[in-house]
Amino acid sequence: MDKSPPLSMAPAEGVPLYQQVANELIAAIRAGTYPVGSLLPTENELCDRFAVSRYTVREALRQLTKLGLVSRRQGSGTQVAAAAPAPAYSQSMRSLSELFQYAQETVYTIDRVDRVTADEELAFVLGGRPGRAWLRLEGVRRGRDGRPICRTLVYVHPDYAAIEAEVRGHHGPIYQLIEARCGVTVREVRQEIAAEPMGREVAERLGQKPGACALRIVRRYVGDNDKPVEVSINHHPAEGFSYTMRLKREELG
Amino acid sequence: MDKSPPLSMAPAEGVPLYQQVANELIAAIRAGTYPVGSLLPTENELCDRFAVSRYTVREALRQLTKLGLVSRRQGSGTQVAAAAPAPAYSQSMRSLSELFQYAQETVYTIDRVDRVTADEELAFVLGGRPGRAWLRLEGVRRGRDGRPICRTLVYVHPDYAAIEAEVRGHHGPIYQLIEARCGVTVREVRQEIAAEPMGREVAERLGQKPGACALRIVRRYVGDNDKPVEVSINHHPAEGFSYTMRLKREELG
DNA sequence: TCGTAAAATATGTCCGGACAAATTTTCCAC
DNA sequence: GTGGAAAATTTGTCCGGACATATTTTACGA
Repeated sequence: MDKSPPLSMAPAEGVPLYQQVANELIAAIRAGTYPVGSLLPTENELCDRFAVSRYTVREALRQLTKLGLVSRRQGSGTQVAAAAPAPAYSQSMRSLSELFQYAQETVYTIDRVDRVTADEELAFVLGGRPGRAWLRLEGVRRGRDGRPICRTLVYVHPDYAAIEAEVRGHHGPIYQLIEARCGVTVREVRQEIAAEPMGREVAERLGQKPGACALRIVRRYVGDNDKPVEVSINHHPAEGFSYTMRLKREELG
Repeated sequence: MDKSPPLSMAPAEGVPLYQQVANELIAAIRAGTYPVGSLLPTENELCDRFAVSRYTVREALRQLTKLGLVSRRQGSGTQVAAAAPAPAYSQSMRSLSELFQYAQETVYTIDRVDRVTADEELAFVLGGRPGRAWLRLEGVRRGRDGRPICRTLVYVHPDYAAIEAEVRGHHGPIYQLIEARCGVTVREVRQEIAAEPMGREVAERLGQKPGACALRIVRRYVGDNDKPVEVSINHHPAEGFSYTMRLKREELG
């Protein structure tokens, strides 16, 4: 039952002990010695096995926890959660405002605010139930030269429609107004990007011809338990607008 | 110079000491007591001030480090890196293959492999110098029904063009072949999404009419020191293809 | 055999100490 | 005044120990 040989200090000059212990444990997990779901040896067992202090073992296990390989429970033990380290590439942003990607100052004008009862089709798009009355905001965003760069339709979940009185005076993203006024936290945003020829109404708003190419971005803001909070449907003229993102590789450790 | 009063144990029953110390330090940073760029008191000073052990101070500072509020340097001290916690929303993926977003089995056919010398304009697009010969791969990806869903142009940096002999036999993403054969690590991917009417050649490959709407996705894979590794230019017909992403809110602590 | 309480086990918190390594400050010579 | 070496300082690693808390196992009684 000796699953890991005692640590040899020689081959890893300058590498902290805890990292060496961690490396050995990672290798053992990867090799299947400790399958996903099983328990690692206890801290005390690892102390004996590697001839190191409990502090060192705990630091090593902290590394493994950080990598998402194990989960630790007081009184229970250290369970293998995954056989390989956590996600490799990621994109982060400090605020969802960075989603909007307007390179310059823009002006947003709300053209219409009303309530719309969702039929089957719209309810499907919005992720709600048919028959409910969503708050709807229609507007256009313009660049400094006054050219329209985005036509938006924002739908606010019926439970949060009380923000209606404030939307015209609000200058930030709608989801933030909902968060502030209704005590909601947007847990996730799902964004869908596609190209499509413009319908007549959109074309008209953007000063384009019907059938011209548009980039359509649908954003669904959801709160706890995947409850829809807001859905915005945005159309950008193809010319002069593109959506960029950067994914960086996460370094291990 | 007493910037934080000694810790009072009473008001935070059940909260570990180190978390209480961390909370106080976070509050002080937020309040501007320690501006971004300045040094926090030393570990020993914090031990005296909070009347706790060095272990407890270090655990507290580990919390702050984890939040991205401070950076620590042996011999130097603990510097305030930010006044507010780290990025709030993120998207992660285990592999860049998840970027490709083909919902079903697809078949990729390479139609042409050649070398193209980049002129000023192409060099700008590719992020390299004019005059160099990039390896170019042109192909079409089809769904199970044989309908073309993506026309791709892949440009491989001249330094890695040696993969040419293997590309036709390779069934995964090109960047992975480059990584495996040339000892390169893709550090970041920059992706740019836009809508545009199809040119004649693209339309032909996708079985569409010139001028039909397409979603264009340009991906730039870069390695160390921002060196370009691969650039792929993909055109999808508007109909039936959309690009989705999910951003999740990161919980603090 | 089942349920409950007690005991044992395993991780979490916290203390004190020592030595190592990296950085900053001080001191001295030119 | 400047440069280099030595000393001091600050964080990083590692040890040992103790107590607390959460979970699991064992023992006992009905």
